[in-house]
Amino acid sequence: MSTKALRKEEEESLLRRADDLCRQNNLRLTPIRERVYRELVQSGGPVGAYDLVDRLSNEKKRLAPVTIYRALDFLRDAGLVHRLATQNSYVISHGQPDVNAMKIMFVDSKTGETIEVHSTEVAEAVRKAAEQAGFKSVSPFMEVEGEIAH
Amino acid sequence: MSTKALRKEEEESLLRRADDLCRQNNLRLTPIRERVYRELVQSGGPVGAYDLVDRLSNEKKRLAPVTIYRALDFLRDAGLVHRLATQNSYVISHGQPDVNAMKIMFVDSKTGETIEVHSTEVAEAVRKAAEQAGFKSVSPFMEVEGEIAH
DNA sequence: CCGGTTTTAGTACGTTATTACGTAAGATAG
DNA sequence: CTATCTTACGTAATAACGTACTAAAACCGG
Repeated sequence: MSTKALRKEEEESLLRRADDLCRQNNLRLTPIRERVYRELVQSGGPVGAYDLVDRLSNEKKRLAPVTIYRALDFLRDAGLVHRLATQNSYVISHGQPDVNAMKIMFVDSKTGETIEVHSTEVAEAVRKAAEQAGFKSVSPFMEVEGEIAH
Repeated sequence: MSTKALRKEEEESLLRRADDLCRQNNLRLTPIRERVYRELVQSGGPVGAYDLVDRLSNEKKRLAPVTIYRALDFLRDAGLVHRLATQNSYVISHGQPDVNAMKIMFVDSKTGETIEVHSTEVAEAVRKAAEQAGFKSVSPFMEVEGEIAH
């Protein structure tokens, strides 16, 4: 089976999962929202909001930035997409919602490539550090810059 | 001793430390750079670049954003200041440079307050997770959003 | 003092994100 | 069905954040 086919299957799987998630939570995955999500899935990595504007626009219709930002806000609230603050870009959230794990997004400082890893060990260590510092209810998501080992 | 006096002492201590660090590394803590650093110290928390522009400007002279950004770049390179990507703001770096520790900046999602914690345990757990994912030379700095336990 | 480097300065510009306001489409109660 | 309420989308303008480029002044080693 070709890589392309694999990605196509994975793509559809992600879209079905997103659809199910929205249905279960009474959220509406409208055409624009789905197109934004699909574009992020297909890109295979982080994409900037204005880049999404370009990709989802055509000669007939040019989308406004705010349209994209609204879709991104929705997808983020639904937990389908993460914002990479260090990159000013957006990327799909892989992985099933494991409440106890920290979702670490490793970001290659040079290429911008990302790899998402879930770790309960990191979650536990961070929770402990937070407790010492008087912090609570820590976000289950963090970004770490580094370099892909090629 | 009053809180104010304590902070004043701490302030001077941080400035001396910054001064020493620059002297030792042949870096020049010029007036603008020192004013930016001092402002960050006095604020006691993260401050945006344009906020710094306002605070360090007066009727006679209005600084350009680029002036502040240059000073911030210098201070960041020197390790005296961190950029909080999630907040688009800048905050002084506490603590001594322990190579093995992860510098975690806990950011209160509501107030923007920050607490810096160094943890070798988190560093180790992250390093392990990175290794699994094929990552290396991970940044010793990360941001975690949460809430201060009051 | 000279010549190279670093620092400051200023304008303009590019990129990212939000606000404000109006309209349309969908759900819901009467 | 229709009046109403909510949610989503369209449009325009603007705010907020950051950089490129150019030029002049300050610093420093020889």
